Amino acid sequence: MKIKIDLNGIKSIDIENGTTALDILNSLNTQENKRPLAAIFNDSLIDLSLPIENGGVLHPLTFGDEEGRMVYWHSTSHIMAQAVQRLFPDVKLAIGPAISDGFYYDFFSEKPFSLEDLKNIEKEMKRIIKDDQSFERIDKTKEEAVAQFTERNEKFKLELLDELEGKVSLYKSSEFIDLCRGPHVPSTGYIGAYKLLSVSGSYWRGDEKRENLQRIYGVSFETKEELESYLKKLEEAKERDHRKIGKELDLFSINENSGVGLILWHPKGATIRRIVEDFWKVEHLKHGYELVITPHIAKAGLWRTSGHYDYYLENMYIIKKENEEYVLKPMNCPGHILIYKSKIHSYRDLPVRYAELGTVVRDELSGVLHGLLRTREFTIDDAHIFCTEEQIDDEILGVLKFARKITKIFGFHKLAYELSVREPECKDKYAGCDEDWKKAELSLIKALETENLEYKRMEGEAVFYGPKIDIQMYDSLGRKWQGPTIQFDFNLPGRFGVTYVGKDGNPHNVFIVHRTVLGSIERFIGSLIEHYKGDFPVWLAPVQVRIMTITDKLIDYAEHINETLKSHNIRTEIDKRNEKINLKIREAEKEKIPYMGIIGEREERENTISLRERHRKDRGSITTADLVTEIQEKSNIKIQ
RNA sequence: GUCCACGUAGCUCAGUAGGUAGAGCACAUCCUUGGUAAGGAUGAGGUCACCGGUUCAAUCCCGGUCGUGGGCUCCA
Repeated sequence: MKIKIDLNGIKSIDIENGTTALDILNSLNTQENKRPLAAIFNDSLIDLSLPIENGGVLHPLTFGDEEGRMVYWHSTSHIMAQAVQRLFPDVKLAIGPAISDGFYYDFFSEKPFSLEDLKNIEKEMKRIIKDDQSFERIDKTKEEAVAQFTERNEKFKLELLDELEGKVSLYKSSEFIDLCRGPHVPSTGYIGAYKLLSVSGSYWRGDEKRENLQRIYGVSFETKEELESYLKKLEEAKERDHRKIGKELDLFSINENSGVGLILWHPKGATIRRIVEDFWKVEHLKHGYELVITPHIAKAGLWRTSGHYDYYLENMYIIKKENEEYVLKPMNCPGHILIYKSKIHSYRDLPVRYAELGTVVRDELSGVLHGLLRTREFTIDDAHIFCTEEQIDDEILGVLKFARKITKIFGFHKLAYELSVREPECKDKYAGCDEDWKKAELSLIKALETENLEYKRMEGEAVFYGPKIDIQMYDSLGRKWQGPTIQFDFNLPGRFGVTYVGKDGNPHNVFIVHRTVLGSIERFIGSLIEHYKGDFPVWLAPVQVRIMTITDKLIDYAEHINETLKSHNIRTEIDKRNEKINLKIREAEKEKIPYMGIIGEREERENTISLRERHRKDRGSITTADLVTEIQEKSNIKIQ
């Protein structure tokens, strides 16, 4: 019997019923040099070995497809697990999924794996790949699978099975058998190049009360070249690490004497921060926000009203003073609400937009602290919008546009959007009424659609108090950073009784929208450091110009130039040491200073500066006035 | 908080199979006044993270504490 297969929506062919997906794809003999790894048939992921019955749409998956890569990595993780069990027969299997950049497998092992072990595991993997074992799918009933894993003494697999119903699938390659949904690449020989990257601890099911597991991370590619280029990218990321650059460029430090997770901003780091914050304030004032300031500590009662005292207690620093208890603020919202509530608002007053660079303190677990990215004290570029129901569409759209504008100015041109909504089944675990959630969600969608933005809908990812849009920024290495967030809050208005007086003279509930553009100033500057690799555009560079003398005789003239630049608000400094010009240039280059003004006898005579620009080398002579103009222009455009 | 690894000069890192340490850069002084990525000499700098234990002797071995890194968990 012949059946009809629609290939990838491109062409349609008739084939014998029961032909495998692999044979179908092979028979095509396409010019594309892309090897299929698995396929999607009528919307489900399948192995290429699956005989196709009945017609439908067949879509091959290659390493170029995200799903294809996931299959590839997942198969590699099986190979690794097989190698581990050959070398360490007592090791028990937990789980081994593909992740966004490779794969891992969690094992239960009495002894932790060493780097030496990883090398041996890699060697064993090589054998398995060379043997080109096929990945064989075996469908079993749950009972059969339980029997099988009982025999193999795989208690974690049994626990997983316990939660499954009906038929389950196992994958077998040679002696190795794993409980697995699949699909897999046809055989182990498909794996071209791989590397085990690190070993670390984890918990069974992420639960710290459960067994401690050993997790091995790895990655694989079809060719050695791709693997090498990936490893190079990892090296590159290491080179960009904001902690390394922060030290090299003398931007900030963390000192255990003052406390871990607390940032000491050195002059240059503080300068960058000041520029970011000044810019932030000016932009917010332009966009209809009012700047407010709220105290760093507040009485415990405020946090009881807000609910933080009950639900956020373990993250809060509490200060006890005589009979009064104070809390170091972990969030800015309650303060802003108190300002709003300090008077009665008419509908005519709305929307009210309060913005603050609000420094908050949260007792984060010591293990998560990470440079500027995870700290215990950080400054949120926070704002709360108080508005009526009719205003939410305009407000959300306004925030979205504003957030996009600001992130682009800082050089993040590629953004991704996520809409987090409620879990549809259990609506009762959320604050706020059904109607408000619907309105808010629609409003968020409308804004995204008005701006023609693609977004990913995240079912059940909303926090309990409201739906939100999260914006991710891609940096110059293509890595994602958490950027702006726009979030409805259906919890605090009720707790604090936040209202406005409507046309009818009665109080009405306000909508509160919590939003941040940069997230935290600390983290944002961390992302800027890595994005620019410390090589900041002129408007952000802590030092824009360094004036350097060729000989001691030129110090007076150099100082004059330096002062002139300073009087035009240019961030300049002078290197008048008794050193050769080559050394001074080398150091300025290493410090990534965008402009070097070299001062010799000729310049003094002609009243100019010899300008060297980073990345452009010697630009010849220029007058001070021209340099001032150039820097001011670059600072105003804020792009480079 | 937790698992594993690590902690030597301001920085980057050697080293000691247990006998109290070394380089480069940075810093200081002197020589050199040199035109677009490292001129030379001399010198100063360390309770080898901290606290205990074993030992005639510990920076090295053992235990604990603190910190750092990669994870887990959490999250801006």
